[in-house]
Amino acid sequence: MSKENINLPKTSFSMKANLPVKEPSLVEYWSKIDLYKKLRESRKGKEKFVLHDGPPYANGNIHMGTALNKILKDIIIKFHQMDGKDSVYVPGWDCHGLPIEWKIEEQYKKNKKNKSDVPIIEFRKECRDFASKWIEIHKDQFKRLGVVGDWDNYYSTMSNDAEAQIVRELGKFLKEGSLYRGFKPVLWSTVEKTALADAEVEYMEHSSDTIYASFPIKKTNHNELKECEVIIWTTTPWTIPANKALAFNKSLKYLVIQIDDENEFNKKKIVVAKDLLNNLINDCGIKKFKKLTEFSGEKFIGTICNHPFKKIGYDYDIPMFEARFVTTEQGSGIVHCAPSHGPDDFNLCLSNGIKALETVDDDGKYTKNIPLFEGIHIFKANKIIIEKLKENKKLLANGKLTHSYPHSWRSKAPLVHRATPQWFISMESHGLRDKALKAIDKTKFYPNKGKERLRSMIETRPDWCVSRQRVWGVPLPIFISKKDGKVLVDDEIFENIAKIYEIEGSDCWFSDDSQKFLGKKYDSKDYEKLQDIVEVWFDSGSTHSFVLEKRNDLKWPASMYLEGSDQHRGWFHSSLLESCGTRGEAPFEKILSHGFVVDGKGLKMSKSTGNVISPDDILKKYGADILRIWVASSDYAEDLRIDYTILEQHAEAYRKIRNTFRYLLGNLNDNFSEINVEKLNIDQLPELEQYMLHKLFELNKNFMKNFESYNFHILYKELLNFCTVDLSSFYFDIRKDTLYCDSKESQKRKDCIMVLNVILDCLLKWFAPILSFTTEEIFKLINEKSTESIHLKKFPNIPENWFNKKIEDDWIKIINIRDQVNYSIEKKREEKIIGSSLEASIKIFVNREIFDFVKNYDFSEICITSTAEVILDDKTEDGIKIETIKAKGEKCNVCWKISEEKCKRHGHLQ
RNA sequence: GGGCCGGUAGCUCAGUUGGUUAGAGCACACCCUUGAUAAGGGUGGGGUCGAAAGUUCGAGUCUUUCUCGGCCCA
Repeated sequence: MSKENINLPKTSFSMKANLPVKEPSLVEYWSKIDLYKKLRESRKGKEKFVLHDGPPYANGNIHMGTALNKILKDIIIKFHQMDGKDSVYVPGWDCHGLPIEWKIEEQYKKNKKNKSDVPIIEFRKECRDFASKWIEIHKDQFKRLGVVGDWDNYYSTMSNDAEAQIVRELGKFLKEGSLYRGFKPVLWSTVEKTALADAEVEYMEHSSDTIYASFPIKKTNHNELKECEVIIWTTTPWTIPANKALAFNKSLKYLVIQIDDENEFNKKKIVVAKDLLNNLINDCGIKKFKKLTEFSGEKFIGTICNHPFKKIGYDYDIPMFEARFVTTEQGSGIVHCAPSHGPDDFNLCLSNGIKALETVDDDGKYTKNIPLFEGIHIFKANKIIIEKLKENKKLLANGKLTHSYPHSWRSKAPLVHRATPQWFISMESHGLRDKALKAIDKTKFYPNKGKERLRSMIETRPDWCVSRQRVWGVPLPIFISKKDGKVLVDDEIFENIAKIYEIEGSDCWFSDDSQKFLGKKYDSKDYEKLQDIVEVWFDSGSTHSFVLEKRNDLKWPASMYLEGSDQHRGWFHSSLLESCGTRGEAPFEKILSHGFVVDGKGLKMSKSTGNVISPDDILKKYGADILRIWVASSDYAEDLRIDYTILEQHAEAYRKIRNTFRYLLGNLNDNFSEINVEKLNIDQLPELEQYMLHKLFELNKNFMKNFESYNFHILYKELLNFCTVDLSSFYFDIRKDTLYCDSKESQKRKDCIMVLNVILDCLLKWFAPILSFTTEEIFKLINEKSTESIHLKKFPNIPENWFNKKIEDDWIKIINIRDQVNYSIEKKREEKIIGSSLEASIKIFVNREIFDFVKNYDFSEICITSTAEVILDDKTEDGIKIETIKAKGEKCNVCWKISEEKCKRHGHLQ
């Protein structure tokens, strides 16, 4: 008498997932059925949700941050798709820029090839090929993560269309007049021979030469300052020849001291800030001195000094100016200003009528504007300058200082500030800052704190430098009149250039004659063609114009931009400025930003720390669905921790979910039938089934709420809890008896099977955006002949009438009693009186009030015991008391319930 | 160095306007089951909320300082 007579679960859905092997075949399946095309067709004409892809840089293998970003995007896109929207995803790549250029140059160096021997067009072709190669690699890596998108029609910033549109966008700024030619010190790399964007700068420790140098006072209105020498301190001795002024702080106190040491400064009077005197005498080894005067910084007003190199060709006035940036943190309290080599210096001099000169050339060598030192490389100049200062008795001391200093992110070479002609978009001239701030107000941010972050950056940022002195990028479409130096602003020309780029790309700017672009309207002999390219943030900041606006399947503005929180200063920022400058509005409705991937302890991943985990490691060991669970269950508003302990936890959770599905499929024998939920007569169902439907209703409500606020970690947790708490340990456990031991004709069993179908359907759909692979595996299993996909489905529509407050309240009480029964059974189990709960007989003593409620329920079923008796007893403490004894009688061979009579259901089988 | 954000059980996360012994799932321990079986069930231990000080009748929840971490900037 046994297993043939009961309905045990049977399914071909394996317990072991084997995701690393199974997932790639599903990727192939999606490609074979052209899932993306089917997705579009299925939502034709529906409201669009456009998550505009922030283009990753087409260079190098993806890392955890990239994986997180793409998976999060895919999850959100799938959610909206299943919510009924036409959720379009066009992936893109950022292709221009220094890092790729650098890679090609590195290859040249390896092959002993000289870059200047290679025609620019050939060089650019190599850059293009390099980017193309990585796009293809990335594509496969992203697909492997389960990301679904229009992979065949991706966008790239190096396509002809993109380059053409970037020209049109720049034309708008030029025409408006907000794109102007400026002359400013920018951070310059003498190695790469280019200005660097903020994002391309790394701050690292660097050892600098320091000097205390003296500037003799030439003219002053105060007797006590006559014959004195002003002391400055700097970490860049090579900027001394470019010195044009000195800066002081009028609210500081200064001292005149006389040095009495026996050296070249013997009897000299020097000026220094009072608060820095001790520093100075320590650093300079001054042993004997006397304080002569103390005075307020205001007295410097009107002072003129001589250059320390006056006698060797630097015979010009060095005025002293008031500046707030002078502090007593370091140095002497007086700052030497070289307007060509520092933003503060530049601004201070500019507002006092001193212009910056070209003092250093592209290579880092002094120009002819620097007497005596022309042709010397600035990185070799410090020694020489120090020597010259010493010769001229203007060096008080010199030393070394290790401090944080800007370096190139590529070459790691130290950077310098160098005044060069650059092209800027003004934040003020046409109200760009104001427009951008207003656009931020209209944008919804997830999490909300992103709004403040972006706003404070826009509020304080300087004008946008959009020019770069490189070759791998879109050329700035600028002609300068040889006659008057004015910029040629003519829509016809911009459009002509754009049209040419659309056909042949922008390479021709460098190879072809200017006349090609100027047409018949202007003579190329009258114009100089600019050789600068556009900085890459302008490229990617323009994607909305050449992707969202140009493609019929998309819309402008995008529904959402989604990137890492660093993009508040990157892509969110540049896109906002570009769009506000050209269209007056943001190109996005919502911004979602996520934190960074850090290790299990919250530390950033780095090769040197050895805590790096790559997506590939995880795919090989666990599979993409585990990685997707990690994304969904983490709070992206903060940094996301990952290590193998954490992944192991999620893999465990995955097994629970998988087993929940396996139980459902097993009891349905892999025969899923879709239930028409609208026509369901739920009043006829057992209360437990009604309760489960109510649970589904509640879960669905929270699911939608958490989806709409993009709180996936809460959403996922509720799904997981439903599987473990409500299903596995409660509903499934109770209904095993019915499912296994009732006949297939039993109405109760049929009702349960119906509910299992509903649950399977709901869970499959709810989990699909997260567990893209596993849900598809199940979908294919229960729809063998279909070429459809779970991802084409919509979320379940749960009827309102499944909500039942009364049943919820009642079953909260019942579950509470069940808990008490379990506790009572556990006591007997500890005493080794019983083992399985079916060996128990329980008595529930309750007071009148509880009795009236409880008497209608079969607690032997609810608590999975052999018998249960409810007994009225008004003397019971707390109104309820449970008594458990070992069940008496014979065990039924079929349902394993123990009773003294024949089993009611299976009696004839005994 | 500056700005912003964050630090709740081993892990992932909840903790509404400050108010009863700080919650959930997972993990762990022990027990049961062997008809979801490299599964399932039950019970249980475990945080004083990064640290210190303060405001308050009362603070994980407010203030200050410190510390650790992340991002951005210099």
